[in-house]
Amino acid sequence: MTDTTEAKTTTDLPKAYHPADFEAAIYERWLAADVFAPDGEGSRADESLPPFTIIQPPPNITGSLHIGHAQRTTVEDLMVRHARMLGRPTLFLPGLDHASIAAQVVLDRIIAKAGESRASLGRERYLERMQAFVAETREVILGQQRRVGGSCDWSRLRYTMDEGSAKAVREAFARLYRDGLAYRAEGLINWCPGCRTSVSDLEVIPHPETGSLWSVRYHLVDEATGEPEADPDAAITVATTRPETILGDTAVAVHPDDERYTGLVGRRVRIPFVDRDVPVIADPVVEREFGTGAVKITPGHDKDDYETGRRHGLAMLSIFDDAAAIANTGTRYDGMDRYEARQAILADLAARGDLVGEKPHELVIGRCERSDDVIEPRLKTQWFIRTGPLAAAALEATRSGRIRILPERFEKTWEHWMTNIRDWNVSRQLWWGHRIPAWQCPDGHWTVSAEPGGPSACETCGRPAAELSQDPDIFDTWFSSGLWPFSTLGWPDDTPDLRRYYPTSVMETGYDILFFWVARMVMLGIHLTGEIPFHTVYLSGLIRDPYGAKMSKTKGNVVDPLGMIDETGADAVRFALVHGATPGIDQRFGPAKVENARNFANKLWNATRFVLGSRPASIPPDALRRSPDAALLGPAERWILSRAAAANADVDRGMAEFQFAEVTRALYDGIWSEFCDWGLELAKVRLADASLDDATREATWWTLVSALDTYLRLLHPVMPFVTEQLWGALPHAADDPDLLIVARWPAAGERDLEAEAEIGAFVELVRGIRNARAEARVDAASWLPVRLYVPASLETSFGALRTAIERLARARPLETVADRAALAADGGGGALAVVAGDLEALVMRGGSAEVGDADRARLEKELAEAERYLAAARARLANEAFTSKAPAAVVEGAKAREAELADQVERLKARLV
RNA sequence: GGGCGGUUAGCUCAGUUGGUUAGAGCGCCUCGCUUACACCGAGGAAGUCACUGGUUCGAGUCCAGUACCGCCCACCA
Repeated sequence: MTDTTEAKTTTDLPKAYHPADFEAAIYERWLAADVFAPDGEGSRADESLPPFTIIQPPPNITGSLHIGHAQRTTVEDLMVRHARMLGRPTLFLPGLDHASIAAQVVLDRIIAKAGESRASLGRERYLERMQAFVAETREVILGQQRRVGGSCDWSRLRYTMDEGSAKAVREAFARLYRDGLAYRAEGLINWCPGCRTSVSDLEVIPHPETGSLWSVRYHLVDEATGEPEADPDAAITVATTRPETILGDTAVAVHPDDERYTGLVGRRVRIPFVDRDVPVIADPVVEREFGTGAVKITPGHDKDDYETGRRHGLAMLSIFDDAAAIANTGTRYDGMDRYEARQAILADLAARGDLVGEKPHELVIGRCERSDDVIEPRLKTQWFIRTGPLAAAALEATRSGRIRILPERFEKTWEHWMTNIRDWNVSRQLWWGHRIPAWQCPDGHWTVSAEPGGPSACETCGRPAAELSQDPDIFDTWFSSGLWPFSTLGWPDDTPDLRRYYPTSVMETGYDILFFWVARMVMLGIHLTGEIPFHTVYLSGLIRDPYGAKMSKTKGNVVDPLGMIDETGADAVRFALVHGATPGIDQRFGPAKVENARNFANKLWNATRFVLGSRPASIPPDALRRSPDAALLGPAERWILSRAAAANADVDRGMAEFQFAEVTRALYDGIWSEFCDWGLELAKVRLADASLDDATREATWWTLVSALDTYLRLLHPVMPFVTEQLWGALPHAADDPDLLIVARWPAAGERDLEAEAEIGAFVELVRGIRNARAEARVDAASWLPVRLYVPASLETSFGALRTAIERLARARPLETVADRAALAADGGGGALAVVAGDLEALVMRGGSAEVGDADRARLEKELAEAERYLAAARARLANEAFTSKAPAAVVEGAKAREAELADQVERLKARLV
């Protein structure tokens, strides 16, 4: 019997799935074949199709990547691979971000260990150290991207500090300046005393903390003498959380309708220590119920006071230096740190008897995102980007639907932020970054120039270049990032890449940088290029640790993707990251999910090994893949192909809707629960059936190959390595390329609903029999005789499946009976009754004289359940409102359901007699 | 102070436009080394879909409100 069914027993595949053995080699093959670049030799792109472009969000070159980056890369890469398989010219452009402030914070820490500092090294040597540092991290990061499997076009790798970016930055700023959208002005900016630079509003992180609210008495000035009133009680008491800013006070404000103070508005009070007389003003921002109802105004060091000061034309004083120590007040506090000064001032106020009270107070303190220092609002002359017109255009883009944000709910936060946006301070007093291309002449005129060498003369007074000096400041790192989608394609030059790949297709990133980055790209992109930078913004959720905590290096809960990849393979990590992810919603991530994904890859590996090993000897090993002969297919084969088509359709839908978790779910279930659990098990019997002719067995085998081929193609975007490896061992069709990565995406075939219904019925039968046996404690290995009633509608397919059913249900001999009555008549004894849809069976246990208690309990449970559902179905149908109002199809379905349940109840009752 | 998200099995999460009996992975229980796979196979237990009310023939799904958790934005010093 083995002559005709002799199968190839060895395959090219090792027995065990060891991703570490082949992943690196696969990546090398892709590189060698030049398939990543859209214009690469092996790309097989169909130039008539629209290009698909993803410009990768450039990771910071501050160190190594974490699992969140791996998720980013995976999601981008799966979209890219899908598009590539569709034949679209596909560009996945990788890059790196110089991360100005973040990089400086990291480098500062590193050099501090060697006893060095920014100041000790000086600008030039510091920047040399930085170059050396990023040269190292750059290689680490790029290596990680490859391990994850990113199919990036490495020939187009870009860096936000490369010459192309530098040119784009200069040009962008010059144009914004020319268009009146960049201006230099004094404003209240956020100063980080640790980083010694200004930072944007977004980089200030509010921290709720418990502080104190002090009450301080300011004495009224006697306008006649110009000295404080003799009566020490002739005073106004203000409430403050920051006594040290008293030195910068230029007014006291009360609410205009506050009767307690109406008589004092217009009077002056003397500020302690600096002996400055300032007015009492009325302004509705003051909350009468808060504190004493009177508030000291420090326009130079408080955001609210700054606005108040502008409304009232108050003087604005700066009392801190770069380190946030008191300076230029002419008091003994000069040189003291702000908190030291606070204590000294409080003590001195108390000594004077002007410290009236102190109580604990909950307040929100802004801290630096990078260094955690308390941010000091401070007056400084800086460059700003006028965001009003830019934001208006950005809003138009999302409102009109030209740019789509996913998940959609983020459009609301986008709206809110864009409509309340403030001008963007882009000056940074840092060293690592793009120098602002602005020059000042000795007369104070500014000239902005996009020329690499700077302007030739002051554009206002014509002084020569030699007399001009460049602004020492650099740009906010997000300024160069904001140009990323087009600076990477060659802008400001009119390059072929820019024309072909811009606007880009999808911008995938974390929702946490929607404002930092996405907003700026949209605003700058529309203004500078006249086009939107991308059509779709896809916002991923953040990866958290298994306990829901945000991963951070300081917490030590950062997952290193390489460690995980070493253990389970890149495919498993990728699959796990995609499988558990819902767009815009954070995901907890731990080893359990990766192990599950690894098991799935292992399953696929072994299924493929089985298929390869079961090739009928009549098919030569090097045969080209061909479709199975439809005329020779049995119900199982038709079912296998139909289910692959169903998975194909599900995957297509998931891809189209950016529901990538749905894609993995469809493939996991399709491959494991359907193809492996039933498809292969049913096929085994036919493949081994010596009574069948070669052509029939070949058709079965080609069915398996065909379905597997489809599944591997569909799975490739998520699990590129193992699918490439397995696909390489499968027979290829004549027009297939060597590599799966550039093979064509499958077109979902027709479903065969008849076959699906037939196999569904027999699957239910097998499950019923297995369940009955297990509940009755039948030895799992034993074969028991089964009598089966098959309705006429299933007779044909039963003929084809008989042997498989025997095997799967361990039913031997399997004997059919003419009608149900015959089955009933044979009942009794120790037989186990099974009612499965229209099929009904009796498992003969032999020997036992009565139905066992366990078996009786099983049937009773089934009956009770069926009766419950039947009652519910009848109740629904008895409801006149339901039958008259529900759609006809739903009512029909309910009627059919009722009939089915009624029949089932009848038959179960018969079994229990 | 606004806005958003979450609340579904012991744990982590799906659940598309409201429509038969709410699913998966992990974990748990019982069997099984049946010639692809023990990283496996077969069977099983387990959920008042946070709570209250409403709309509807019908609600995990829509509406209103409540509670708790989390996030974003915000000029009560």
